[in-house]
Amino acid sequence: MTTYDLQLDQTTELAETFGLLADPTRLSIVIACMDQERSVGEIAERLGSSPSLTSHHLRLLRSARILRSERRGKQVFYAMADTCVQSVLTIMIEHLFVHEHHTIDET
Amino acid sequence: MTTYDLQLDQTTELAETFGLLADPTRLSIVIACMDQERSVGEIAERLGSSPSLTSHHLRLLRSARILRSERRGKQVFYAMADTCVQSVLTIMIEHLFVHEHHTIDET
DNA sequence: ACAACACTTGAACGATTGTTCATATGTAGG
DNA sequence: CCTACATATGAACAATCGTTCAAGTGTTGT
Repeated sequence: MTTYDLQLDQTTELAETFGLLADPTRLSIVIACMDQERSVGEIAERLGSSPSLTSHHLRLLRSARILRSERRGKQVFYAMADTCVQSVLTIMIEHLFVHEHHTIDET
Repeated sequence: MTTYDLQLDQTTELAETFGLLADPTRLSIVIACMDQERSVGEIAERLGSSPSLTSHHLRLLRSARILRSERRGKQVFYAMADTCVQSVLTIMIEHLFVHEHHTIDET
């Protein structure tokens, strides 16, 4: 109903946020941090990717304030920092599940 | 609260959707089609970009079923086809506006 | 059939991106 | 201080992406 007329820098900022969710590896990292905080090693192991790669992605997500980090001893824990991204992901994933179940029912 | 355990292809599919929203030009196109259907020329003019570039982006958005197209005479009209993307964008944009107003109030 | 308009398509190019490997930093225990 | 562990950083490379230009298809009116 409403026409949104965004400025270029606002659109670019939005696009950058989406860009950070646009890679499977990085998206998995964010999703893994949705429900609870997780250490870098824990995330890397869950995804089956190297600590180095995981750390690279975490740096991007942290500097965009999508995740926040907290060091506790030798480990660094990452958690969701952006409630907006959290709800967007929830919507998209729930939508995914609904569609999946429908296709099962329809067979 | 809930731990989402997505399969790789589901994560990839999600990431691809976000990838389509990750470019400023393409995102502007989607946003322009949020409230009403628009012709290719209308979109191109609004964005100040060439019909060619606009059409390239529209093809991607259409084949991902984010937008749908309908030819009427010489013109082709594009409109939102994905309610999920629609609500995600609404959330993000409203969030953007709230933050904008807060920073104005706080000065 | 031809011209004008609206849009699409393909090739080509520079720029950006995800990943790997090697190396560095930080922390805890002996 | 030295070693082991956990994470971070930098350089380098292939692959992907957005854009432009030129040429194509489809539609309307004459």
